[in-house]
Amino acid sequence: MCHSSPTTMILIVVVYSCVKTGVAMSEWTTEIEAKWQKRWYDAKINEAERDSRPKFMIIFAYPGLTGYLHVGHMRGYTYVDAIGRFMRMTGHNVMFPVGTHATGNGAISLARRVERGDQKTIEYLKNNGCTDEDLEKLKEPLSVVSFFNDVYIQQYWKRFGFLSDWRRFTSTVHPGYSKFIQWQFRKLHDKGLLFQKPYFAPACIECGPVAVDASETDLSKGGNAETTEYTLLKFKCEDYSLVAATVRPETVYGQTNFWVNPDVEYVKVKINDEIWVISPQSFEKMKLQKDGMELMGTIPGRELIGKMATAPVIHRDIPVLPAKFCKPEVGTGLVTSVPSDAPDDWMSIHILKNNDEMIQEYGLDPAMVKSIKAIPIIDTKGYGPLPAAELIEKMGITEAGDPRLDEAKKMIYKDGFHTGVMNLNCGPFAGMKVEEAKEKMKQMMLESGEADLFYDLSEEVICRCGQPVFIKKVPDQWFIDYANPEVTEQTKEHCKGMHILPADYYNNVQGVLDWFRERACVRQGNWLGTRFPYDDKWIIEAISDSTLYPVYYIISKYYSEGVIREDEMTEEFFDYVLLGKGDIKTVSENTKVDLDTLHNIREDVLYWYPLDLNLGGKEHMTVHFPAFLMNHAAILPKDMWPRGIFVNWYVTGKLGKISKSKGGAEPIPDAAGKFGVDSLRLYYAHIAVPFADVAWDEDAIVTYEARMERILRTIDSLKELKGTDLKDVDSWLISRMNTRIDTIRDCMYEYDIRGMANEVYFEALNDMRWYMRRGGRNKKTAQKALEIWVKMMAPITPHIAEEVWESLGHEDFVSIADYPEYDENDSDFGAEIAEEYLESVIDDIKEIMKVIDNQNAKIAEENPSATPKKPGTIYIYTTPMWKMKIQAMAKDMLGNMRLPALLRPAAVSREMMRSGNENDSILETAFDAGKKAASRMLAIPALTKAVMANNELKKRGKESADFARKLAEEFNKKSDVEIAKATLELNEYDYLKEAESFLASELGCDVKVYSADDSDAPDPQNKARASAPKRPAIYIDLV
RNA sequence: GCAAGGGUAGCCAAGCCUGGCCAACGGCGCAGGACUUAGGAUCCUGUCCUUAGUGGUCCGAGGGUUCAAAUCCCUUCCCUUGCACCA
Repeated sequence: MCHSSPTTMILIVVVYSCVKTGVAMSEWTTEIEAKWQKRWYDAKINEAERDSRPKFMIIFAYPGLTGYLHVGHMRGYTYVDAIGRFMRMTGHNVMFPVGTHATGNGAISLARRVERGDQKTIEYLKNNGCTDEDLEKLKEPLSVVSFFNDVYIQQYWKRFGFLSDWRRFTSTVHPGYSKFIQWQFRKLHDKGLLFQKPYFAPACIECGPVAVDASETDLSKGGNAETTEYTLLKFKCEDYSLVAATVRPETVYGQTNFWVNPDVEYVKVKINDEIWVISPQSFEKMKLQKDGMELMGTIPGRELIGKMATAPVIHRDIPVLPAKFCKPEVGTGLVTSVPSDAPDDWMSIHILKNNDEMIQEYGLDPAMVKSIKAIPIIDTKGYGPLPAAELIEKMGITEAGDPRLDEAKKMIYKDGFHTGVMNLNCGPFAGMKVEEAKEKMKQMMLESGEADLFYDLSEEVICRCGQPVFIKKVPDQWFIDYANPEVTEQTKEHCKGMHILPADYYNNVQGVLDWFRERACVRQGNWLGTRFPYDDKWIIEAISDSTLYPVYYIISKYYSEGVIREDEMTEEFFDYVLLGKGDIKTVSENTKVDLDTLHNIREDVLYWYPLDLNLGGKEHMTVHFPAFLMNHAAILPKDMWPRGIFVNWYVTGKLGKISKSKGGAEPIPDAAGKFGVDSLRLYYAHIAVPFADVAWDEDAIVTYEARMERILRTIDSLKELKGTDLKDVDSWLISRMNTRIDTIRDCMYEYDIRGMANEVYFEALNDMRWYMRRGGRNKKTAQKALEIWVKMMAPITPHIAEEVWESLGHEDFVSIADYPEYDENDSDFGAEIAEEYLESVIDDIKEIMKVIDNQNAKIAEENPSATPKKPGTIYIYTTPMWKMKIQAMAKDMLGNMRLPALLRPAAVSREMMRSGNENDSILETAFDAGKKAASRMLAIPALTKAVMANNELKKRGKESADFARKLAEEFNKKSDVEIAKATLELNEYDYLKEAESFLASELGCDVKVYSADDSDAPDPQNKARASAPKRPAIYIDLV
């Protein structure tokens, strides 16, 4: 409890008398958390060693080490621990290892920020509990790694009571891990899955390669920039080429003129045997992408104006005209003009045509200028032949500098790209879709030498060091070939048999794998990680070194316990233990690893692998998971490919995603102390399905905390029961719990933690309370139910479960007890139906009472002095025998008629729709059969006939027939033979009679139960007539 | 742009795959009552409209399939998320 006043303290003393006295909830939980964690770890129940049990290996995708984690991260981790605990309790030998991903520049960047005393960073670290002493250490990247490794383990995972095997902990910068990664890359290389080709990547002039992404770990500005590919178009003009950059190469057929900014001093650059004219800014960038560029001199833009240049593809001479919208920092600072589809071009021509002064100033031929006419080239849906002109008019733009021109440009580009078709002016491309023509025309021009390519960032990007970031050519970049068709196919096929959650992702992963293509896998520069085995200058990139690693957890134990050293972890070593390659004696001689160890590791690998479940956040769906799957498929034998993937969504802040670097949520240890770990675990498990984001809301956690308290109080009350009588409600409770066990096991088979939590912490709690409310007082029943319940809780709220378990007199851990199992003998469907029946009777009575209240209110409105009528005695009349008889007949007739699902008309017609073949004869037959069967279901005449054949019932005439019809209708709506049977077996009169006093206390007035067959029963309003099976008639006598 | 997900009563959130015990689990909030000196504690009850336990309307909007639709199909509006050298 976060707000414990002195009085609440007193209450708690009373409430927790059986568990713990004298402390507030949060103090109490903190105390028991530490206590049980110590006991678990001392007893090593978390440690995983090979044995004869079936194994279960589960991990979460290890977190990147870039600082403190926040409460959101614990969501997925908690799922993993809870699933692991459940599996452990259902007879599995569970391995749940953890690690951290330190590859990358997160630690480096953090260390640098600490070193230079960055205020925001220091503040953030201190808010998370970092001391001044710690800060000193954090100036060195590897210390950052070890510092946070410790924080993650001690403050997060152990704090949450995870039964992780700590001996297996590894970090990606551990030497043993590096050895493993190098082995992995040698295997990829052997399989021909590594290759080199030039690559264009963002790089700082000073620091080398940097990552441009929104989190801006490498950057001080421009994290949202995107790489744009420009097609460079060369326009022959005298002895040089004017080079324009465009993102719309498909528009070359519409070129009418060329734009030059008169105020820019352009440069002449020699490249191969051509001379290009471009802006100086673009030259700086281009140098990084093209070899052998040489500055020859400069040329003022003004000087170019009025010349003629030969446009590519169309080979027409077009005039060079002045335009101020050509910015030297964008593209090449030179622009080709396509007024049909480019609003800027249209506007500038329009203005120039009407500005004689300007024409004169630049010495242009007025006739030539005025003769320029836009050439329609693309038919775009919703536009005429000249989209630019059309949109400008529609938007009412009249000036060259109008910012809406940009908006117009984007609109036309977007619409043109998706809906446009090249028209007859476009030579061989006429009739082709823009999407297609764009690529084809670009290729054509590249081949003919009329065009080239140039990459640029969409906005200014500045490195952390202050230098600009440009796109730089990396000539010998290594890639992993994830597009490899064979591996892709194998992986896709394997996924079909995997347990992938959510189901959407199960389907989508097929598409993701198709889409997954070559991926740059090494980088240079400031970076922690493993050296690339084939070339030391490269370091393996962060996604690529975290794909096969789960298998390394099996080995990491031997490494961290010093049984093997990194120099012994050779290619031969891994080949043997992971692939079974080679002869154990030879391997032992060569590696110096002793035979036993080699044998043990190999056996461990065979035992533990494949991985049963890999859980990760949704960001992994298109990044980590496909790589994880494909590396397994590429390197390991088929029987070691993973079995399951679980994708979880996020915990967001109220204003958006909680960010690791920006903070926004309270530190994990603080939350744990404030609410209690088990309350938090329950919160994660139950707040929503794992496949939806939830907003972090402390109020919500408080309610889960309150629920835990309520459960504890209920447990205390149950423990106090001393009775020996057995009532109906006793077998009801046991049966109920038994049903819950069944449901929970079904849930957990699908890793449905929320479903499980709902049963245990909500439904079962209601059962316990109902039991006591109904007068259940039996000590044995209570004890049995309690033991089941506490075991049920152990996966999600283990600390409290242990504490209660101990208070029940157990000396072992509930964490390794057997999870409750469904027991046929405990099942009492009749008892469950009976209690349901009782509840529905109460509901009906309350419904009537509500109506009475409403009526009283109405009367009071009209006549304030009237005395409101109050329920005096409630009369209940249970169904007469003859109706039961009809019910029995209906059950017999209809019970066996339940259609198999496939024959139901709706199912069949849906099948027909899906197959798209309405003539499918099999389906048609099924459809007919379904129809026929359905008509049989509505067997009203049949039932009526049967009823009338019975003399006794026939005597009642219409009354019997009416009831038969009603019943048949009812049955057709919701026929369940089991329920019908149980209903018939229930003696309603006896049952309600016994519950009379309970009903009276529930409803607050006298209750009298009669049978409708009892002719002596008082029935002033003749209600008894209306009674039916499971629906007794009710009369409330008002006083 | 590409790919995916979602819109459910005041709010949060189940259900949807496998149509029918769905006026729609549960929680919060709110209202009333009980217990109390008091309560932000706890326990009961209620919480779409109407109504002696019935009926009506309802699951973003509009169509359709079906004996039957929150659930299946189509159209449409709105929102969210991921997108590669970033972990």
